[in-house]
Amino acid sequence: MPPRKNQPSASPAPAVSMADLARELGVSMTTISRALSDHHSIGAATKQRVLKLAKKLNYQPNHLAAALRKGQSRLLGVVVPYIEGKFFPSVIQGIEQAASKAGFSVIVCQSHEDVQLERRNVETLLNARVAGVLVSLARNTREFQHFDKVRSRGIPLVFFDRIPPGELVNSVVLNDYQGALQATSHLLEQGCRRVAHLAGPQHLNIYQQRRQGYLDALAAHGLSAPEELVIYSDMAVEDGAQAMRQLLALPTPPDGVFGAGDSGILGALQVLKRQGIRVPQDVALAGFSNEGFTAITEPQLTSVDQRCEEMGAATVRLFLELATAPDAPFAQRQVVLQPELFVRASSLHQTLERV
Amino acid sequence: MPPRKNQPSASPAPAVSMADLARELGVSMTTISRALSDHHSIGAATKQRVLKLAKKLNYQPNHLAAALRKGQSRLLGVVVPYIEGKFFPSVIQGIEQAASKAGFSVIVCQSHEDVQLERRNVETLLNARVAGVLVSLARNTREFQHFDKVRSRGIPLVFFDRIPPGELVNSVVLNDYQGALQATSHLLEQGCRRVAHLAGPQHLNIYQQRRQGYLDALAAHGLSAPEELVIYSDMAVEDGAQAMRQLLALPTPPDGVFGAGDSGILGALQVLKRQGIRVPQDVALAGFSNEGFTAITEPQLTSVDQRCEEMGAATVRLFLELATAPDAPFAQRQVVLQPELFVRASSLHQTLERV
DNA sequence: TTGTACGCGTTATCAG
DNA sequence: CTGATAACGCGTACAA
Repeated sequence: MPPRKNQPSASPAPAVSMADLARELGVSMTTISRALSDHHSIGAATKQRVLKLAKKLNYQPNHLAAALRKGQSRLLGVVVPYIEGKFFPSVIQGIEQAASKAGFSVIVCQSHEDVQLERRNVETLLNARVAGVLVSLARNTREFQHFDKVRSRGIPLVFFDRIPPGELVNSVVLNDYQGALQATSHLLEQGCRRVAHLAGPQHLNIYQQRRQGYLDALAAHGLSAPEELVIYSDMAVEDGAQAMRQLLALPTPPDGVFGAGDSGILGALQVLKRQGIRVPQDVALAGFSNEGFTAITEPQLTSVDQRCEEMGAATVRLFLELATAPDAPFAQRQVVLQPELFVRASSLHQTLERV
Repeated sequence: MPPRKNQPSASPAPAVSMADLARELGVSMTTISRALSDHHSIGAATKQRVLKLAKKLNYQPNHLAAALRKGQSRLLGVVVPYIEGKFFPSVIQGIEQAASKAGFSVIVCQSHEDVQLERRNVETLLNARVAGVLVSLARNTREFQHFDKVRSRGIPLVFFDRIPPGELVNSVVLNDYQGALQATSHLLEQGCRRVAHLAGPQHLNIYQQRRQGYLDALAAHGLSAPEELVIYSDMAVEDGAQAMRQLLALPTPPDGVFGAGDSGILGALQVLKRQGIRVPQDVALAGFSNEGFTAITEPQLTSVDQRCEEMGAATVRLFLELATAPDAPFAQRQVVLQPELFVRASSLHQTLERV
């Protein structure tokens, strides 16, 4: 018995192509193509015949070939810093939904907060001839040449949430300023008189905006923010804890804290509870992002919701506009979403005081 | 008025192709191709010349064309029920990392727990000529014909976590039984004598396994589980709360609870605290999934970690094996990952009693 | 309304 | 070792 190395037992199973349909029906491929793409120059009868056979043979278009021909695919490239936590998965969720509704699939790449990787991701997407590139910048991205290639190939480029500062780009962002303004105002209206701020890295525009919203809310209430009440960090849990300790060591500690991120506020909360300081009676808290855990802590945390799904949907909508608009490269559009403040126990002075 | 450098529509900026390199160097495209793909039949000198020019002109290969020619792309299709929460993002994270290391990009599709959508997703991926399909089933998927097309095209198909029951498929799963066994044994070793179980829907194999692990752990300690100590639900937070109330109403309430999911255990914890019952002194708790919030609750929750990233990595590894193995369609491989118990305060009797 | 022929960028086969 | 040539599947001027 001869040893069989290449056994053909599993038929390589051919995908049925337009040529197959053409041969079967005795017409040209052009006719097939027109019937399938609903072209106007086609007889109604012929069209029906083609469509019928296509269904019968379960014809599936080869997107690759079409993409090669037309120079681009029905793929949307997305670059995000990471996909853990709540924010980016939710945004991607929104992107995915809107994209698939418009007939696009989505490729997701992570930059892991690394410009190098971000650069490579963009290359990868261009090589895949994506129809559009949707980006949220890595934390340490300071120069943006790698995106010029995208634009110069005429591929729609939309930034969301983390956008290049001061650049004229297509972008979808949350009104971080407004969110911070709301949150801080809320704290003041609850009776806080010394509100501190846990600020994030100021080279990221979102953290700039949040800080400014905080400052302006104070100003609107006739208050100014002493230097020592604004503490800068990367907003991790431990950063927030550290910041809170620092604030408590002040001659006059704050009676309210607005954090530019929920993790930082969580750290602050832990420190406060550990030291027996009551929340919200002694110190009220409000954060940013409306992370899942804000509804789990005790007390639950007031936070600004970022409308994640909507941001994703808006990003895709903007892409679609650019993809169809003839002057796409010239019009740089900005979309600004309004945040929503979720008020929970950590900032409700009166209510909790009654308990 | 600044000079405008970026005028994409004016200069649609063609990507440089192999033909360009060939023309420039006065050699044939074949030579270019060989130089770039590190073929053996190529002069070292020629190769260097080609590579140098490629760098200089910033040549980027057109994956689409290569894919068309070879019949498949360097894309990996992933179908998951959803991408919210912790589990699937983490698994995708693992997939992404392993995939990109092997030179593959990832397309993520969501089935939204709907077979119809799952079917369409699979079609989409096949149309994109992906190199492999990685699937975690929708909750209500009971028949699996749509996956036959994948196999019959000779495309590697790997299921992870949610796999078809009783089918012979390539799969990567967690040893849920082992995890439940560990968690329950741990509670018993901490001194619990009446351990209850919050069980999940029993038509899902993972919840069956977890229940069985619980039962066997009891048996191994010479205990049997009274009917009333096992409560079935969908394991949402409120389900867990309801179940806990039910358990507390028993003539002899439990002194430990193992939940088949962290959300359920969270609900239980909230009820216990509200009723002034101490955790872990009066009732010890252990959950499953090691969700992010387990480190945030007070006390922190003991939980079984599902090795999410590793599951993703293992899934890709299995795909790579199948992609290279000649007998791929015939060998159906199963990979079983060992879970890891993260012990936290909610189950540490002695330690906390000292405090 | 339909068919012919070519090109998208790459790889595989065969000749030299 | 190198080169010419033919596919891969589809879209689209151009001709009929």
